[in-house]
Amino acid sequence: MRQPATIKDVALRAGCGVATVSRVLNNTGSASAEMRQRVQAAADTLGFEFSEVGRSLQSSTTRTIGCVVPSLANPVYADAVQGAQESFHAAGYQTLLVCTNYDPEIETQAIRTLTAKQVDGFVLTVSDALSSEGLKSIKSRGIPHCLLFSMAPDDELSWSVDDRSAASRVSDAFAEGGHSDVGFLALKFKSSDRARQRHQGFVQGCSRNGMKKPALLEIDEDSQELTNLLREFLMENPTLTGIFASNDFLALATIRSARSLGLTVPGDLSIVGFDGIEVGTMVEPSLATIVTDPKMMGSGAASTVLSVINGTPAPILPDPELTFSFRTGGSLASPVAERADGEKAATLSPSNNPTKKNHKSNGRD
Amino acid sequence: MRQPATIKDVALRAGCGVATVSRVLNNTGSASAEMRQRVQAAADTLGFEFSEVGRSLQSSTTRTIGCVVPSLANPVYADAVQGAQESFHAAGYQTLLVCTNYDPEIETQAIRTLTAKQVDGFVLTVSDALSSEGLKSIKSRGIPHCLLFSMAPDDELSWSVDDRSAASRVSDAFAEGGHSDVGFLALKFKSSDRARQRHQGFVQGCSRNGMKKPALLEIDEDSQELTNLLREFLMENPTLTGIFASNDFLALATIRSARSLGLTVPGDLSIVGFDGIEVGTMVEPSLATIVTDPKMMGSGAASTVLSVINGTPAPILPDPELTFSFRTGGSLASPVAERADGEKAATLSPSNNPTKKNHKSNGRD
DNA sequence: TAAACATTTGGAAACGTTTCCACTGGGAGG
DNA sequence: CCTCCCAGTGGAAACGTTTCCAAATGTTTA
Repeated sequence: MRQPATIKDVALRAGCGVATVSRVLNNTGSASAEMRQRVQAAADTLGFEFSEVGRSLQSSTTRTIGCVVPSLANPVYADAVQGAQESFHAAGYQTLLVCTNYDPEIETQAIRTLTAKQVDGFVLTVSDALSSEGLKSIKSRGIPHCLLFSMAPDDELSWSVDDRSAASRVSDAFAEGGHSDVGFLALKFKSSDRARQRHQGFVQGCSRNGMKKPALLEIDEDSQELTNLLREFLMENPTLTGIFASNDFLALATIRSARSLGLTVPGDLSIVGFDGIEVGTMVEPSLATIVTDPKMMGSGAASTVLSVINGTPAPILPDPELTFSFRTGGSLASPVAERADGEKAATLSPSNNPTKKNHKSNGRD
Repeated sequence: MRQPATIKDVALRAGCGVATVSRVLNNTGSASAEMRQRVQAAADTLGFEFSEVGRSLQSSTTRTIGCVVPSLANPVYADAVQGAQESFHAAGYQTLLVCTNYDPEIETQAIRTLTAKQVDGFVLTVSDALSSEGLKSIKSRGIPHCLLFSMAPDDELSWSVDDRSAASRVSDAFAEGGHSDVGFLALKFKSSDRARQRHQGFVQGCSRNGMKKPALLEIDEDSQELTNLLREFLMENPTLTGIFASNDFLALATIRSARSLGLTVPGDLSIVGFDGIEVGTMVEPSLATIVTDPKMMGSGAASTVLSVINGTPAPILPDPELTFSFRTGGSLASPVAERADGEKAATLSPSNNPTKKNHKSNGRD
């Protein structure tokens, strides 16, 4: 059983032509009962399975979909991939996965390779939908595809959270809580247009709510130094009462850093996250955040691709406004009036609280 | 550019035979400078790319690896897959991903499909390495493979955490903390031999440390009822001072449930988890746990498969004892002497603390 | 100068399928 | 009895590569 049996072997053993074997085993075309019987027997004893490679060559279809995401370390993508994979699997498609690590280079190269492998479609989160080389080539070749969590140009299908509206909603929450001076914390923008969208939406929302324009703290790819940076940020913006972090991990890390600076959450500082990962409900205080449904997004994108492939009507994309909801949590409360003794500022003096080495945060956008 | 160009088109345009095109574009065999030039030009203007399908058929190699895991919702697997995918990618292999949802049925079927697709190798986490149909068929066909997080029979390569030793190490930690009566909490065993291994190791360790045999709380696949179950469990085992949860999510959920029962952690109950997910360090109190390195496991398994494929010496599997370490955390402390007024038992009376509806926990093993 | 050899090139087979087509027989309709 | 049709069957082409082999050309060696 070294070399797998081919259709020829079966034909030989059943004493018939390959065409007959193909017809019998695929239940296509006609065959006598006796012939069916013989072919089945031969196939069984040889342990024959069709080679998908041979099939693909002949049918120029691979029943395989390319799935390109930045990383699985972020549960948002992990869940989305899982959702997409399940939908594809249910439709008889396999999923070829590539993680780009937020590297446009890898993204382009991966798409090229997957194209050469003749995937029947793509689900992808690109770093920049407008400039992506890979996306261009997919389009020019007319390969069915759907974006996921990527801002779509008008001519593109996409399942994504309405980051701007969601971020705007966060500003409402701060406003309702009585905050008027809050900040925005994100990892380097260039790596993801998601963070950019959230920032823009947040700035607009704050303006609409008559709040101060939010100060921006942009941190490094894998900054070990969140606590230090946060201290500086708070010293530069001493009147800040809340921070919107561009994802939940960052939010949790911020809470930890704030605490190690001697601040209480939400007493001294309110924190709001983004994504709605489950652990957010398990911590004390629970994390106020935007909750999304990445798995649904993934399977939605998958369905869309499948419908393009099959030429069936595409599932209606979800109303952008319904792609998220706000979850209240203990990490957001009304700001306490600043004490006259300037206790908060004192807490932040550099001599205080020698910085502990922090674990690197793994959330990225 | 509807139909992608084939090698024939290039040959036609360059005015030569297909063999020449193949030689030039693959840089194999000889060709005159002028011919090289012409072929390149033709290929460029046609936007030609080799079809991997044609290649695979001819070379009976696909440069594709099947990767089978239970779920990506569990960050342990997500990280492992990421690690494996990266290693494969670096070696020029693509990764075909399937999530089985812990369903042996799907597992078997997925392996069959991937085999038909002629993957060059497998990395897989099976539900039961001894009985897995899929694994048997992989072995009988002689396809290179490596297990991941699955207990390996002697003849199998596997990268996995030494669950027994790790669980035993947890019992040491409890013992050092002065606990002698602790429990074990896991999701249904049948879904995963990981949980079983941990249980066995924990029982042995407790015995070795002269502790009571740990009571077992086995909960449902997606129990919404953790708080209720925990209450009952604690009432049945009133002298319990600590719980070892078979994964970190479960541990965090347990902390939440304990709190909603009016218990303090670690004051009334110490909790230890398993996996070492990062959020464990962000919560208050931080989670005492076994920390593992899933990404390394994934890339290790990938390297092993690659070496089997290439016939190069396999990387040495890590010393089982080094596959994990214990991380101390605030959730584990010495038990306080039980108060005379039986305050804890009173807290647990059914009338108290109407059960809040819990989110379902998504960790599985 | 003839023979041996190296380089460049193209034809064709092979890889494993599906599918078109043509070839059998046999039964029904005239 | 002759046609016609139909079910059952196998041969062969096609899908896109790589690679073996032979042909053709040019170049050295004796």
